[in-house]
Amino acid sequence: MHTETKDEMQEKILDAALKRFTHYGASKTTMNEIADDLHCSKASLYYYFPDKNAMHMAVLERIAEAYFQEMEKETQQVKSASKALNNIIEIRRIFVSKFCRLEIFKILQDGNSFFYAGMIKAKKREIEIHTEIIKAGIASGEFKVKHPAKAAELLVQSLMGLRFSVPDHFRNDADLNEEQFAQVIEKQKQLLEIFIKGMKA
Amino acid sequence: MHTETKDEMQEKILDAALKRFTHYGASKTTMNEIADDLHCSKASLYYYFPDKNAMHMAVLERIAEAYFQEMEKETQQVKSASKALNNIIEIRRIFVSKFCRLEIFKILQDGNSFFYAGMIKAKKREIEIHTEIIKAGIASGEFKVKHPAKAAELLVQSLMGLRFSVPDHFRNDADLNEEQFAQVIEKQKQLLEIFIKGMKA
DNA sequence: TTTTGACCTTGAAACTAAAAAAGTCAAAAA
DNA sequence: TTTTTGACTTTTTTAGTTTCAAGGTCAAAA
Repeated sequence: MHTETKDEMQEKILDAALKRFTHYGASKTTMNEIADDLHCSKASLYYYFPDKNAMHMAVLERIAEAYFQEMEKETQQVKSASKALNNIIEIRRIFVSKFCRLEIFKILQDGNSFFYAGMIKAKKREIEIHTEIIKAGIASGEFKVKHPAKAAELLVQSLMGLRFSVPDHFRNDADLNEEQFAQVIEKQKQLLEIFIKGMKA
Repeated sequence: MHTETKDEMQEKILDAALKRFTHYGASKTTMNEIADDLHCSKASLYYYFPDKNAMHMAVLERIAEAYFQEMEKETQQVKSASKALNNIIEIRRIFVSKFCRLEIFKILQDGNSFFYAGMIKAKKREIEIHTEIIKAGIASGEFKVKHPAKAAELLVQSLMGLRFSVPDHFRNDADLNEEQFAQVIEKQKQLLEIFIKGMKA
């Protein structure tokens, strides 16, 4: 490894880890495999990250950051709030289809409180983004909503819930195939449409 | 057992089974326990039901029938479609809080196709009931919807999905505590409100 | 300061034995 | 003839154990 800074090496490790994760799933990837990919020893990995979990979290935070940044770009200069909300669904669709293979929920081993806290935070941020858009919609006269934050929370939760209720499996931990995923997206768009009508009234 | 007909005895078995299920959960109930409650032998149970699974299904079908009948009563003589949809949420709330302890989803052992088919059927029936109410709402001029069946499907799936997306656990198989359950119901009512507004537009 | 081989520790499969529950049946009872 | 049952076999679950790969540590080397 001929990197200049500690940070650079951490980034390289995260790159290698993410590559493995998206190909084979995070739970099937070992520290040795990542080390081998980088032509370094496993012990080196532990010089940059305290443990496997911290590395997993770093990978997750990185992709989450890209996700939210793309979303927040959408909240800047909103021409139409309706359009912005639709775009958000599309952003989420692309994000999920890109990273679904890393089996994010298999990492959540028994009450990992860091992961849990991170998910809560992500949820909040997603709702905040929706709140901003709805507020913009109110400002432009597009929507008539009393409590934008409440409406945003409800919208996000309703859209998210469809991921579990639309597919006909009753083992809700299983992940979705292409067709099921497409159906969920379609239903999300339909719900958003009627939800928007509801916010206009 | 001094019952007159085979049917009566089957009913008694179903009564005893349901009692056990709601107290201790279906997965924790053995055929011997049910037999003991009835002061009969386990072999007798097998005279009336081919196997444990068939008995489970019979119990499920019975409570499902009561559930749907109460719902269908709501579709008769609808004064206000909005009110009817709200009442349905209340019916479901009471039903779930009454039967949540029987741990219905632990029965679904690996690909039980009968259970699966039953759930699909129940889902359809629930959507049909909502379709009827929405159609009534259209007839009375309360709603303006092009495809009542599609709207009903979307509404039911959206409401159902909240059960998974509102609680902050990410192990979505766990069942809900009192507070989480109350939050889900509250969110369902909020969503219904805005969904109704959307159908009026 | 960074890297590493050698080493230790842990946790999750893979097996196993024992226990419990499911399911069967010929004979008895009604 | 229909229903019930005790005694039985088979299947599933559970608890305990072994084993091994993967996680994690450290003193020495680069």
